[in-house]
Amino acid sequence: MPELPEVETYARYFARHALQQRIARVRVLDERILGEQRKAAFTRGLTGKSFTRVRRHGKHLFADAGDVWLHLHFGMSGDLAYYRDEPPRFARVIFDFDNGAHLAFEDMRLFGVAELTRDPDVYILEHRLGPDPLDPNFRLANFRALLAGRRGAVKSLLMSQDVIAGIGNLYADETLFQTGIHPRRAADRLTPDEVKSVHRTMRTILKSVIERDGWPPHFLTAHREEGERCPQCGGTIARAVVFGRTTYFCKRHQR
DNA sequence: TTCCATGTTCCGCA
DNA sequence: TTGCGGAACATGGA
Repeated sequence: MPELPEVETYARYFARHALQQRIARVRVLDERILGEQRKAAFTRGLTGKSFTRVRRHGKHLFADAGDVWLHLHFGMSGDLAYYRDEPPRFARVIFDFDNGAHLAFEDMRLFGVAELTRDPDVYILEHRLGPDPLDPNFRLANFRALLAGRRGAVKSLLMSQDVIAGIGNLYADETLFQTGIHPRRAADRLTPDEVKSVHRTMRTILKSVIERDGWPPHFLTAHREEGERCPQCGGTIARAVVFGRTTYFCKRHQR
């Protein structure tokens, strides 16, 4: 269930459990999760090393293993599990640590990737990832600059990882719901106040889900169904497709 | 059986 | 150049 807040939660989980332990063995249970990388290179690159710290940018997680970093992308169904006994059903890669515990990268649908990369900053540049919205340096002025001259639907822009890294379908809908903006509105037709509101609200939403580790009941996300009552104004929740994704919004208060 | 899914990429077309 | 729609990827859950 991985958009930015979920990946942040995974990063904290990784850091809490899997740092400073020697990796005795790397097991690749399904090579399709490795993307372009070859299994032997992946395994050799991490065996005998230790993860020393983790970093997150948008939906991407990086773990420092000394001369190389592990890069994880969670696709639609990726997750982490630190365990001692039973591996999770859809484990694709398992790190066996010297202490007898294991870290599994699981991903039922296999849209995720586990691979090695030399340097997260280079990865971010090469893959043209935009700024992380929770980076303290991501200020309103940066956001205004990113939106300038973009004519597409505001939801498309929020979800474009080269504009901002980390917002997916649910958080885009939630942000627009809470700012009262219709998902198809052209980005360059937002008023300055609306841009300011999107910037602030988006960050607040991301942080609040991280802090409480779940969705508050008055958020749209708890009511993603056509015909539902809007938890904010009592209007009707509508369903549409925007940027190729199922989109829910309130017909009454999102304009 | 059918539809849907918190993601990304690639292709064709306007 | 920009932006959008559609398809593909793989798999299970309702």
